[in-house]
Amino acid sequence: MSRRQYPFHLIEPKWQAKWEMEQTFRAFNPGESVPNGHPFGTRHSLAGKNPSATELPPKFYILDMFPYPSGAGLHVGHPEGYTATDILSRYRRACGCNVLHPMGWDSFGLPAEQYAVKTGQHPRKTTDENIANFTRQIKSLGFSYDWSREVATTDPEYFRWTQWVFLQIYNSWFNPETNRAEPISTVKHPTDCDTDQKKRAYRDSKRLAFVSEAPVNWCPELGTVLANEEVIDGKSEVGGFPVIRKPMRQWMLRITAFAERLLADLDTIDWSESLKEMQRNWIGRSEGAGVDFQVDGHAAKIRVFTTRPDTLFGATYMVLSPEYKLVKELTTPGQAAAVNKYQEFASGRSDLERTELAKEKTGVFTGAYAINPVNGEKIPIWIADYVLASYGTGAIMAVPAHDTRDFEFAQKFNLPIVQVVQPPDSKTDWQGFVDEGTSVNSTGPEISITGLSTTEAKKKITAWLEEKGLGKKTINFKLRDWLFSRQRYWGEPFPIIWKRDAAGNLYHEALPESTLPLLPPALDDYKPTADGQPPLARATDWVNLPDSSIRETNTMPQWAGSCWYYLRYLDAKNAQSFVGKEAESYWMGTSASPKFKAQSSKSGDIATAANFELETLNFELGKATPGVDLYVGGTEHAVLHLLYARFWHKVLHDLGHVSTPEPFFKLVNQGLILGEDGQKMSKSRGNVVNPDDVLKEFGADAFRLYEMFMGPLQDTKPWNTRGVEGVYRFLGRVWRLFVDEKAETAFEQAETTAPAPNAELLDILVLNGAIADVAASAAQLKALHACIKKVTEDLDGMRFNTAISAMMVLVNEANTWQTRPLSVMRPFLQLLAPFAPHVAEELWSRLHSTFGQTAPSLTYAPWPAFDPSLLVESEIEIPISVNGKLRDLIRVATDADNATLEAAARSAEKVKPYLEGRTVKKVIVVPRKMVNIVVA
RNA sequence: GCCGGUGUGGCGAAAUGGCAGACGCAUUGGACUUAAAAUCCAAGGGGCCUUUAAAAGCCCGUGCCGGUUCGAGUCCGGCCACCGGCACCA
Repeated sequence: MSRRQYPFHLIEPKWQAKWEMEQTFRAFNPGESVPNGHPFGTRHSLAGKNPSATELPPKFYILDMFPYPSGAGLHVGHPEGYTATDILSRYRRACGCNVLHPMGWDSFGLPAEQYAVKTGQHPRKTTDENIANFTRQIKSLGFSYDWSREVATTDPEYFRWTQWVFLQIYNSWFNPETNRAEPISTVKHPTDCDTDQKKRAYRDSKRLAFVSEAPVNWCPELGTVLANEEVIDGKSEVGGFPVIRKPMRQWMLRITAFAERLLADLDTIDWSESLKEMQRNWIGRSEGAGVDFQVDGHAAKIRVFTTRPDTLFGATYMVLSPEYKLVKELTTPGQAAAVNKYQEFASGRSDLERTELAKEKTGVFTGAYAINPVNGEKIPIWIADYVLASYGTGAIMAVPAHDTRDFEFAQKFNLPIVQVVQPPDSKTDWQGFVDEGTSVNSTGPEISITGLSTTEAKKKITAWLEEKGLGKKTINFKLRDWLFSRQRYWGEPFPIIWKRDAAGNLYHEALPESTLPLLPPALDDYKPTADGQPPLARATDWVNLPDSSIRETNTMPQWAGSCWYYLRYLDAKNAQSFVGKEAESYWMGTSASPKFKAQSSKSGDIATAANFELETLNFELGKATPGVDLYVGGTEHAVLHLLYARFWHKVLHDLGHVSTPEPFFKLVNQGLILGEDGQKMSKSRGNVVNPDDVLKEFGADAFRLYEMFMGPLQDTKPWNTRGVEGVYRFLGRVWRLFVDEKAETAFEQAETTAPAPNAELLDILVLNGAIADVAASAAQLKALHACIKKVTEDLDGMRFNTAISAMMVLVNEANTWQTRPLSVMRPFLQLLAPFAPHVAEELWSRLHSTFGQTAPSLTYAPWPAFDPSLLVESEIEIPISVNGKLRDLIRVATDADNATLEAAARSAEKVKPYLEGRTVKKVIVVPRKMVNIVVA
């Protein structure tokens, strides 16, 4: 494809400059002044005013997941979601919403720091350069972001508030009685907390941000600990380096306290089922019973968690995790050496080894025995690393007959296997049968559940355990507390200092809010110290304070900044607060503006633009959209970012800082874009498509259009350059519908001789003579209104690909028209505008100047309405089938009744032969659709 | 192993239970051109029958098997394949 279809290289920069100068896409907060001449003010009669929340039109908050500005720049996957949200933003503006559509940078992160370690260049410099490049690329695509709200997580004015939010969490606890986060000051100390030190220790143990000395995922290669979520198959998610378990003092956030709410509230939000499932699995709620086992000859009891209390009679041994507290105490002298050795072996094993060697069970007998509470039998106590210290109580009762893992273990170590569940199908082997069935061999001196179904048995035995004080119904979660500290330089420092009390014990204290932001110190060397201290520990001047207290040297993980950025956008410049109350309640709240309510109560029979607008908004209002109305991003954040952000939001909600319990009302995952070879794009495969190259050859409008035309947004689909050419040709056809061919030739000649690209040359172009301010024919109106209907409905349903095909249909038809009425071509440009805004703006302005008008703002021009009456056909073609097989097509009046249709069908030329000599058993007539004749 | 999703032309894909394949790509033919590019027009799931050729006609066809229905790509049951997630969570 050598010839340029239309001068996008002049048009696109021209309109991008215009939008930037005019601040076309600026969203106005309640109370903000709407400048005279701003098209938003003109559209909504708010020019020169300071509208309150109730005077502003209804809000629509449409958000992209902000990117990490990597050195590699954008790939074609980024703009897929961005294009979809941009189209919807422009559509919503046209519909009359106050649209908030911001962009920013998740700019803390490892690559800049690793580069700093290698070269000594400050990560801020790398980060700023990458942000500049990303900004250039994103702006070249013509997205309608309100850049006045841009944020970067690395900006001290931003992370000042990240630190502030951390302090909110730090200064809170979870009150189980109210099921909410509350200020730490409301904690009631137990009576034995009689000293200040004890009170402080108690308070600190309750905080939502707390310090824990637990084994953590340590990655030697990265020199940092990682959250469970960041470890994949025993390797670091970033870089794929081995991860080992190591006990360290770390900051944790008590996300587990919110597990139940994080799970339950999934039902209140409009996310894909698969995404919700991923979160549900991650939270991993399971119901069962905690059961106490007495240890033979000891005072100690061991509590286990089981989801199958009905199999208690089949518990033939018990397993503790190697790290279990009582192991040492219980182990008999004869087994001490073996147990010790095993504990060492297990602690040295990385998660990777644990996973890879999972098939082969290992373990050691402690020499101790427990008493099975249901039948008083002595069962051996083992330790094995297939039992995890961090789940449940770190101890299990083993029921080898009905648990796959226990079965394997029992077989390997020759432990007894006793059947206690009978499978419903008698042919099924009971050994290793883990599903529900009927209890057998389950009768003890005090309790029997033999003969009961699994469900009944569970109920009965749990009740018995509770009554005897031997156990109780328990709910467990897979979700662990969030390991929140990292040994890195390029992250938010904790606003925390450490002091010693009179007894010499270390304790932590928050810095006052007024001292924020706490900036990281300058360093020459960004590596962790040799003894494993974080890089910040190198800055001794910074670490050691005059009063001999010392600073926390860990930094926050990258997720911290992305946990609340969508709130900062609401009021990005606020220096007093992380977000202003009024801005928060307007953009995140659910209350519709009274102005809107007044409007929507008006009635109207004729479908006008204004009426249509109200209908769409009514529809939206009916769905109540608390929080972000639409959030679009990749699936890779299904359990990390999206779970953490929900957690922070709930804390902020409990503390009264935000209006809604959930941050993101509707969420859509865009699908992956594969390379042209159908493989995942990657540098090593050499199949990466760079948007810059595509833009240079085809322009931003074609690029945007192609990304949407490829297929449904949510689907994974391969890139195809030929496909770009196809939509590019479509834009060329649109161009030629509007532009005079001779003038275009002249323009092209002028262009080839021009020394540099010159947008003024566009003035050579004149409008195509076929465009005239004349009445449109019925067929033309019908074509237009069918297109309006389809595009509008498809935009509401986010079916961008079919909306584009509808516009192609219209353009193909318009190509055959001798005259192209203004009243058809003008609304068409409005339909095209969200998809291909640059070319639409250019043609829109030409259309108006040619017909002697000042062009109103295309961005804020009311979305065209379709008139259903124009779509009504007087005659339609309907299929006639005999015995379900299509035999003929007949033309009938649209409103033909059943009798007429049946008669017409029976006498249809190609139907008759099938009816001859047969009896008609039945005739199904669906008016306006089809007729089916059933014959014997 | 568990959970979720997807299977439709050569390719990307469309189809409130009612004409399968809209729209686009690639392909083929034609117009324009000295020629090419670009553009415009047209053809197009597979098979059979007949024919100089075409049209018309008939049969088959939405991963596989079965069911519901006058009618199934669409709904139900059972399989298969691929993609994504989780995975010793008791």
